Amino acid sequence: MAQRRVTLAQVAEEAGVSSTTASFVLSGRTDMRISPDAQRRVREASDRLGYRPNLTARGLRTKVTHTFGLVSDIIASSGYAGEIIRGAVDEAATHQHMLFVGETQGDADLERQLVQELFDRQVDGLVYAVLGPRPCVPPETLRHRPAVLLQCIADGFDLPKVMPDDAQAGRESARALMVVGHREGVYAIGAHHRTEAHPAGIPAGLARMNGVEEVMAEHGTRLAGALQCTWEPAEGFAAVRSLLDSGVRPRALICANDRVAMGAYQALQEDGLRIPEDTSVVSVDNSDLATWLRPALSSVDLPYYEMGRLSVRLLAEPGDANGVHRVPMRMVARDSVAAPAG
Amino acid sequence: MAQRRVTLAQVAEEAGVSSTTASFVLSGRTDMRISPDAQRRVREASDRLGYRPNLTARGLRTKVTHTFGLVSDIIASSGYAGEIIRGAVDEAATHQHMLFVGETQGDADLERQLVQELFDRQVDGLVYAVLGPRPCVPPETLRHRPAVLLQCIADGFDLPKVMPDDAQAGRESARALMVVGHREGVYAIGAHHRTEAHPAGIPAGLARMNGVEEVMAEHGTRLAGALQCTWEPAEGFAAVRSLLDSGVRPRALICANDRVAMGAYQALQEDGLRIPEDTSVVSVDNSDLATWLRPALSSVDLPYYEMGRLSVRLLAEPGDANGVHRVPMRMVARDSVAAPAG
DNA sequence: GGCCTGAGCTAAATCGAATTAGCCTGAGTA
DNA sequence: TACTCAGGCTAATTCGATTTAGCTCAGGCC
Repeated sequence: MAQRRVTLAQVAEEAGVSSTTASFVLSGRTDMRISPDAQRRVREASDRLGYRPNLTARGLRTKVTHTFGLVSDIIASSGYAGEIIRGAVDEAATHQHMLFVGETQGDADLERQLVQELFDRQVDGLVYAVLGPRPCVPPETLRHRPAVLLQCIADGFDLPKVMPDDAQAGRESARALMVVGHREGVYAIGAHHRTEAHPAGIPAGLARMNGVEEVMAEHGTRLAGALQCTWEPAEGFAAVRSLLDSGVRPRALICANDRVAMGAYQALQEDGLRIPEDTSVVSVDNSDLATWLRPALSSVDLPYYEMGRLSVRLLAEPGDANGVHRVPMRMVARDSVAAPAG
Repeated sequence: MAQRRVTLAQVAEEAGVSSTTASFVLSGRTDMRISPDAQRRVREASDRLGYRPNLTARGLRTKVTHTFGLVSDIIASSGYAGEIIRGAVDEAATHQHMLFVGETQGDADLERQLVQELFDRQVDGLVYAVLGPRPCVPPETLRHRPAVLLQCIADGFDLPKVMPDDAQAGRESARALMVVGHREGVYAIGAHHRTEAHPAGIPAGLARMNGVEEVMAEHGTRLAGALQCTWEPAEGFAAVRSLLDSGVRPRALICANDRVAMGAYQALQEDGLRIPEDTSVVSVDNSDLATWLRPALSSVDLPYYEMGRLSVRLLAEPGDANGVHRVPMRMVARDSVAAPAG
């Protein structure tokens, strides 16, 4: 199958020098004096034979493998969070690294094992990521190794942490409505995500609602109501449905994400309410869905790609990066917001 | 930072044996006779010291790294195709392998380089994947190495190839309509994807339409029309819009994918047509979108996860696997299909 | 002539495992 | 007694690079 690989020793022989010399020439080290003639011979031999260094051997000797790992619970599987992987892969590539990807589906044992495995493979660093911002307990191994936590709230760990700036997302959502004049009849759909599974709400929900309330207070007003539900289309639909059924005609909806907004659209359109003339809608995610809806949905960008990138950058250029790095979340304005009628 | 790793030699010393003996015990080889007592001592020493083998060193010696690579153009970034990665990662894990993931955004040079890099890292095999089924030219290196092509139509390459069974998808779509009695007014939306960029259509479109026509012919009927457009919501909307504007009231739509179906929903609902009472809709993708739409969309499953899995399985268990492996595409029935009224 | 210096290069060690080729001991056998 | 043999183990090599330590030779200087 695979024809025998050419080794450095063969290149050296072909060039008529020692493998030491060949190594110095090919790794471009200038602190050793090699004659131009020898350099040329080595390079020519290398090209002629099609030499490629065995990175496994190099890694063994240098203890640097030019390799990072990304361990997550359910990133790849979850729609656009795959962008995290793409960001991480891209940034790794710019640093001449390859990326190992592992997923655990939340299984803690598997997780510990995976992290261990990656370090057994001598990765130079490891990103430990979870799908959404939430408290979690990374394997202890990470304490003593180069690692970055992504969306993972873990107080005891003195590592760089990358988080989306959810409070800003809330502020941007509210601000988009405030600037066009909305003050009354503004409802949050999904809100803190206070559900059976999360009676106190989820971190992203809490932070965003803080941001919303802060900006509305600045404008001398407040939410007309906050409907709690999971952040899926059917529940968004049901929440808005109940609002409409109780006789409320909301002037604006701040939806927890694009999926909730999709449900909201369905309910509003079912009752013949026009977006944005009758009801403005803003949301968070800036997923493709936002562009697919009619009218296109104004939505705060959830910077998965950027978070993946930043995480790997913090591995590649460590510096003094411990602590929380918040990645900005900006409103992407489309066609679902208008000034309140009347 | 990282405390010094324990080596096999240290375990051996702690156990009072040679590293050869330790190696035999820990790798569980039985062809060498080691006394039960020595075995116990080695194991205890290993546990006590927390020994973990250096897989880089092992890989150098054995030339087997327990590592696969996945190179693609734009998998991770593209919504649910990320499932390919998850399937590949999962299957790799069941074979005790880790997966390198690389993306090239379609840049051929980068691609060649990436493939080369992966083999420099001594991967045991490589999946070369593209987003949708299409003709493509893998790097030559793949000819002489363990590799699998995923959705990649490349005649000259004598490798295992994994493809979705698009013809079956077409058959399943049509069949879902035929069995409830549709014969007239059935339109394909998106169809072959004959657009400026692809005047002859795209492979998936051609195969699916063949399947559709085959089944309809079996039932003594044919499509009332096939509207060509790219497979995005806005174009699906426009296509159905034009149909409606020309006075046609379609009884059933066979949509190229869930996004097109979403556009179709929008157009139908805009005109007050009820799904499925007035118009049935079927589609392909079985993405989350299908469950989010109201009514939930009957859609043929696009088995990304399974394709990722199978690709890696073909690397892990080579056998005589060259040639095309078609992964089944099955209808997932939901609420968007009903018998034609009247 | 002897000594020093630096340019140019190489031998050998090293990384941490797996593996090959034996070595030693005591029991069994002729 | 001498010789085999098997059980139990180890020394040394190997994988393919990097890196340390040091060698050789020519030229310059006193």
